[in-house]
Amino acid sequence: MRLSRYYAPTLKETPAEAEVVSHKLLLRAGMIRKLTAGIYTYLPLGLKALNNVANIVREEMDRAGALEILMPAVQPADLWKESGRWEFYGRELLRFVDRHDRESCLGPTHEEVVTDLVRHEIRSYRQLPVNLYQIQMKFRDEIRPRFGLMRGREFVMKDAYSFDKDDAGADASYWAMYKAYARIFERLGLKFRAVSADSGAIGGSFSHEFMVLAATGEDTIASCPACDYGANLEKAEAVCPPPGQLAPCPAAETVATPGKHTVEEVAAFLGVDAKKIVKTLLYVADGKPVAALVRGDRALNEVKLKNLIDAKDLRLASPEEVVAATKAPVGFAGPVGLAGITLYADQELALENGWIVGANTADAHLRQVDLSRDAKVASFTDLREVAPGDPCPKCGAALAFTKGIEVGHVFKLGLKYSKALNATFLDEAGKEQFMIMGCYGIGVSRIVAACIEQNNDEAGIVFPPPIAPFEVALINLGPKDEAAVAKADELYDALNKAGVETLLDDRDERPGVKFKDADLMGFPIQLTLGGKGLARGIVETKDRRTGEKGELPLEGFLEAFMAWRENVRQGWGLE
RNA sequence: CGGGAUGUGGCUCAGUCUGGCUAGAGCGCUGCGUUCGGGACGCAGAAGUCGGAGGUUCGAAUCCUCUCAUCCCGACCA
Repeated sequence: MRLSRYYAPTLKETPAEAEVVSHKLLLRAGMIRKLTAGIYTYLPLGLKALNNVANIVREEMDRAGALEILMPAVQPADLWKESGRWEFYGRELLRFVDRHDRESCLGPTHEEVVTDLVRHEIRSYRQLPVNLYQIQMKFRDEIRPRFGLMRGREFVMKDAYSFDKDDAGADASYWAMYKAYARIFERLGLKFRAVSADSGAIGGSFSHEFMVLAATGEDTIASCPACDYGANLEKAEAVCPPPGQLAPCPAAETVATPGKHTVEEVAAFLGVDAKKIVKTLLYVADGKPVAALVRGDRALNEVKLKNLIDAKDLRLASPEEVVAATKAPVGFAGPVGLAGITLYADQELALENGWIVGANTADAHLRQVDLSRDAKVASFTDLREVAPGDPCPKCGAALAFTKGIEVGHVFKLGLKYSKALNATFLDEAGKEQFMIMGCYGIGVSRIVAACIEQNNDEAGIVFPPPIAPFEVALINLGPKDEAAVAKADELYDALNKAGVETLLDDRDERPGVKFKDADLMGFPIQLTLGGKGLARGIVETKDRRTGEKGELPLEGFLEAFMAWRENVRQGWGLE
C-alpha cells in the first residue's frame, strides 16, 4: 500500500478525550475515530491490526477443532427470558422493541443463541462433543465505557461454546481451549499470564482469565514466583492456619475513642496494632444489610463476600444506612449487638481473641471482645483481599503482584444453560442427559488496545510483527527523484511478493514527518531509502522495538532482508 | 446511577472569575515562493450558530436556569 493514497490521518496533538496510552495512540496514529461514547470506527490501519488478531484467533480455534459460525446480533427476548437472564443481566443488555412490539436485545454474549441452536439439532451422544465459535460484534451498554477500545460498548469478540456428553469430555474441551488460548497469545507476541478467576455473572464452576501484562492494566494478578500459581486478585485465596483453642479473654469493656473513626486513628489512639482491631463493614446485599468483618490491617474482597452470600447485587452501605443500622455515626460500627444484621467474618478472626471493635455508639469502641462469645457470627471464611508477600496457596512462597488486562476468559459452565434451555441428548443407555457446556471468550478488539498498552514508547506504538498492520514501512526520502522512486518501487514489489506486508511512504513530505509517522504507527521494521544510502548502494534499517539502526545492501536485498527480519522476529520471542 | 470536570474553526487551547469594539493563538488545511535526513520558513487565504434552549441586561463566549454531549473516579466486564 502507498501511504500517499492511504487513509491514515495522524495527529500531532493528543485529542483531549483520550486518557490512556492505547487510546491516545490509536487516535493519533489514525487507526480509530470515535462516533459516540464507547463506539468507534476502525480506519484502515486499525482494521488491519484487528483482522490480524482475528485471523490468528481463527486459525487456532480451527486447529483446536472448533467450528466457525456467525450468530445474529439481534436476539429475541423470549430466549433470554427462558434462561432467566432477561431479568438478571441488568442494564448492560441493550433492549428495544421492534415495529411489532416484540421485545428484543442486542447480544452481549451468545449462550442463549448457541444453546438454542444446538438443542434443536443434537439428539444423540454420538453427535457430541461439538464446539462452535464466532468472531462478531458484541454490544454491552456499559455504565461507563472508557479507555477507547479497552472498554467500548461495541466490541469485537471471539466467543466459543462447547457441548459435551460427560464431565471428562467437558474438561477435555476446556483444556483444549485453554491450550489454544495460550498458543494464540504466544503467536501474537504478547506477554501474558493465565490465572484462575472468579466466574462472575456468566456463572459456572471454574474459569481462567488470560491477562496481557501491562503496567496500566486494570486488574491485579497475584502470582507465585516459585510455582505456576496465578490468580486474579478477586479470586486469590488467602492462606490461613486452622483455628485452635482460643485463650478465654476477660469481659468486653467500653473504651472512649472520641472522634477516632478510622482503624489507623483508633490504633494510634489506643496504642495498639491495627491487627488487634476488627473492621466492620456494612453492605447492602440485594436490599438487605449485611456486615463483613476483617482484621484492621486487611482489605475486604467484595467478590468473595458476594459469592459467599450468593448476592446478585452488593454495595457498600451509605452513611445514612450505616447510621440507621448501627445507631451510631460511621466509624463506630461493630459486631456486638448489631440486631437483625447477618455477620460474616474473615477466617483470620477465628484465630485470636480479645479484639477491639466499634461499640455502635458515637466515640466509643469495645475491647476484649470474643467474637464467638459476644457476637453472632454466621461464618468464618476467606473474605479478605490477598496482599503482596502473602504465602502462595500452592507452595507457600511469597506472592507477587502484577498488573494485567483481561483479554480472554474460559469458563466451564456445566449445566447452567443446558438446564435452563433444556438442551439434552440421549446417552449410550438411551437416557436423556443435559449437555455439559463451556464458554470461551477473547476480546479481539481489546487485544489491539492491550497490545499497545504493553508495547509503546515516547514516539508511539511498537507493534509486535503479528499484529502490526504492516510489517514494514518503506520510507522513500526522495519522492521526486526518479531513481529513488524506481528503487523504492522495486523493493516494495519484492517485499510484497515475498509475503512481507509493506507500506510505502511515497508522500511528498519532509523526512522528519515520515520518520515521525512511521514511529507513531508502530511498524516493526523501518526501511529508509535516501540519496546518501542510494549512492552507497544500501538501504537503512531500523528495528522499531529496539531502535537499533543498520543497513542492508541493495544488491541481493531480499535475501539479506529476510535473514535480518528473522532476527527482529526473534527479538519479539516469535518462532 | 453516585461523585468530579469539560464543551470556543478539523486538532490543542487562551479569553469566562471582573459582561463592552471586528472572538484570538499554535497546529492542520488551500495557493505561491524558498526549503528538503527526525514533525521547515515567509507571504497570502479559507474556516467559528463560542454544545443547545430559555432568561437577566442597553449589551452575553462571559451572569442565571434548564438541557445535551464528552471525559475522569466508583460498581460491571472480553
